[in-house]
Amino acid sequence: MRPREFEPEDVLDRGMRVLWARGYEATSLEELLEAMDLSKSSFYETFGSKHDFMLAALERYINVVLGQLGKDLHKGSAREAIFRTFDCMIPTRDAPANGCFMQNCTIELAQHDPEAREKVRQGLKRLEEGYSRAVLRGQESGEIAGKRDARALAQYLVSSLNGIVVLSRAGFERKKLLKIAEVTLDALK
Amino acid sequence: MRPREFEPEDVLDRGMRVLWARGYEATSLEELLEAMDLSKSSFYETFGSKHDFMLAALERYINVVLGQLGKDLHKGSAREAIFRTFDCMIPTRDAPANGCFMQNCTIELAQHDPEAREKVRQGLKRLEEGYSRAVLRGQESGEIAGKRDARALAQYLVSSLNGIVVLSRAGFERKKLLKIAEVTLDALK
DNA sequence: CCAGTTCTGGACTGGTTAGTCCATAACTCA
DNA sequence: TGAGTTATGGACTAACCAGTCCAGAACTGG
Repeated sequence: MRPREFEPEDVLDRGMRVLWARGYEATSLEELLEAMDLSKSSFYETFGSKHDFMLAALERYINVVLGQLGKDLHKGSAREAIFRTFDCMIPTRDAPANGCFMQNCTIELAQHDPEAREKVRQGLKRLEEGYSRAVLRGQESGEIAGKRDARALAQYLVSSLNGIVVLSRAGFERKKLLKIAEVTLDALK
Repeated sequence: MRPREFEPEDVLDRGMRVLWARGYEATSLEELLEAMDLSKSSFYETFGSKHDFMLAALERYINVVLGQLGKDLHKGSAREAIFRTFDCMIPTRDAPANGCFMQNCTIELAQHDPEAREKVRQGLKRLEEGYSRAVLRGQESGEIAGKRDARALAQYLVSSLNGIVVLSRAGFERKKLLKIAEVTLDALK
């Protein structure tokens, strides 16, 4: 058996970044293949179709990027950890504003693509659970007001993060976005 | 001179709704023409190109939809007025979740389309100014804590609104979104 | 009713799209 | 080394894309 000349995860990552930056519909297969350095045959053999590739990329994004975000939520003080999740989605001079791939998929696809919608919902649920645990941790330590529903606060945080990410795509400056994150976090106590 | 057989604003509205629901890239000219009940010639004669049409639709959305939002911000108590702007972007059973056309354009186009980005920035600025005035009004009446920067709070509200709209596109229930709006508003005082 | 103007439907184009298919190169294992 | 298997490159297709163009219909003003 002849071995593959590429790493599936590697090409998936590279293709994901293109969809992330340019959007699903706006990205042609040709652009995708060039970025992935892959032949058409290998692409279809490995991923099935452009649509299936997008779903695979979305799943990987949720597992890798949001998975990391979830892990980071357990380190240090709860408030600081939550702030860090906001901070890392806010672009810096070196890392330009790509926003959040899952959010892009939500806007572009979730409404008329049931499979994409389902993945997005799973991703949001996972994000919410991460925040929920962090909020509970903060309530135990007294950093966050204990009388409020942790679930509601977690959903508020998911929503707020999405808002900031939208504005980052619109070109808002880092400083303004950090200020918004501060106001958002202030609401917890 | 033979008169037009359509109202430019009317067909603009109808076409906008299609772009709003399905996205710019995903909508073919054919779909657009069918929804607008217009011939290709009339479309190109009136709007120039698909891209120019999108810009016109975006401008109209900002003027009409966001303009109305801005007006509503001046009625009644400041907090209630702000809450109403959130409420009216949250889908009901009768009005399904189309989100915000300007947000869709932000995600899909702002990054690589300078003209769309410019319009989006103008729209966001206008929204921010509306909220800023409402916040100042609320601070004068004591509904909103007076010590905080009205501009920062206004940007926080713009961001929060966008977050809620993203989640509405993901299919979040009205009840949950209203709860998030409440938590958001609580942060003002 | 007619001249002049403008709107409209539809044919047409050149380019691009996602996706298929196959001959052949490349590799493994015995 | 050679048989067997799999990956690969690239030609190919049919559909669709935005956009152009023009002949003729439809209307106005005189």
